[in-house]
Amino acid sequence: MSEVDTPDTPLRRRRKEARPQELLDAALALFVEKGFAATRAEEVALRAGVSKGTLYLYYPSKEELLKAVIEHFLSARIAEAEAALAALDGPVAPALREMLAAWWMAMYNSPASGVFKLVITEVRNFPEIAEFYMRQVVDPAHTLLGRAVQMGIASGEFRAVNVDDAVHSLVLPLIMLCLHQHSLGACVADCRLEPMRFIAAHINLVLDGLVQTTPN
Amino acid sequence: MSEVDTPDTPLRRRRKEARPQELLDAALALFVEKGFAATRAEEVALRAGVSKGTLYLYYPSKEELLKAVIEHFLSARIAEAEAALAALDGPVAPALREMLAAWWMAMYNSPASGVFKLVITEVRNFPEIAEFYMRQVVDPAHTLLGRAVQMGIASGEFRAVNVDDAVHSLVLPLIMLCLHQHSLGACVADCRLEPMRFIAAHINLVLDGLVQTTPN
DNA sequence: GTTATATTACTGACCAGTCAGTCATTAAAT
DNA sequence: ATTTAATGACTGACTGGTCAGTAATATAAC
Repeated sequence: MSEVDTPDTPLRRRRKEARPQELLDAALALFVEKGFAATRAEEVALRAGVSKGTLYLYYPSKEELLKAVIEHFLSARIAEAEAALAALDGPVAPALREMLAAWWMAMYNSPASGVFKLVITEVRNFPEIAEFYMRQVVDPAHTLLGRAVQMGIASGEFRAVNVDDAVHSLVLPLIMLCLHQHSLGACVADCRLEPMRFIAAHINLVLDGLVQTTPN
Repeated sequence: MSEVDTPDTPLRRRRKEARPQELLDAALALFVEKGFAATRAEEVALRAGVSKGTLYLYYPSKEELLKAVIEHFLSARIAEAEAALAALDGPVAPALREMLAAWWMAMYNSPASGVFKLVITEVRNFPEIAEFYMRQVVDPAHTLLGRAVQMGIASGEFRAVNVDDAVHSLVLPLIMLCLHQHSLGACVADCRLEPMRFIAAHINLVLDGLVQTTPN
């Protein structure tokens, strides 16, 4: 009938294009689950459907694979976040509510959410990751959010709190939520934490804490 | 010739009482820094000033040592937290501000702060830790804080927000702060994060977000 | 001198990385 | 259209090294 797919089972297929992505997906899942040191290179290969030798055809070492995973899964999301936050005008609070909630819900529901755990657990063994992560993720994200909060203060919408602290109050729980998903949350159920509800509730709570209160 | 060198320095001392604590201290530091799998048992022993064999005299396996570390460094702080939070009466907000700030500043400035990273990174490889941590730490702490927030709502001091979400908004950044100290924070300086200032600022911000606002 | 505590030397298992060889695929030649 | 040659993606057994745990030995304390 069709020549598209081969009904007989080719045990060995040449798929040069697809391999890197598949290896990165497999590596992310395993590194996040078991940690870098406890994951065998062959496990990654098998999960990606290739042999160990093939892995080393695409990445020169296990360590380089780790760096590739972190860079790959972060860079995709960074662009997203920058685009979303750069176009901010008018009243700050409603826009922040909307955008932050949407971005973090998408992040939470993506395998990329595991990268946070990966960075936290592996930076100290691979300090180059720290530099990369700081420059590519922390600095841009913090700067953008800081600018938003600053705008809110300037317009009188927000109280004159410390901007850096406010940004951290806003963002750290959302990162923590992603960490939890891939650590404790993967082991035990916690009926008190409903991720989607919490994301919305937390953003509201902090923004409410930021708004100018009429003294009473 | 025979008595020339240090007669009163026994190279080999019997200190049965002190060894366990010293081994736990060493293990905590190394497990937090390098991760459990990447830390060699002999490193722990050497850091504690003993040989590898001695380590196995006190702990039957590396895995049991890990569990002992987590249980030891948590149980000390749990009692503290429970005592502090149990005796709550009168207006909730000022007492919470006081107690939370004090407890978390002490935690941050103690080696025990590393246990959070240890739990996050190792639960998935050792699920018994999850059960222990949930029962001994998460549940009691969450219940106590939840009760405090509930009291605030009942007395009209706080708005009627979701209690569980509020507790998470309050606590997750403080845990995240401890994680940061032992991961990224140990690699690069970040002038935008001043831990002691942030602890106070965050607690204030969230509590301000919780208080009843006069509609304007 | 006897026991409890500590050290050193050892072993077996495991794993990152390599390499000689295999076979799917493509392209040239007929 | 079919055969033949060339390519390079892919494989898996192998190696060198590491490390958790143990057993034999030594020394401090009483």
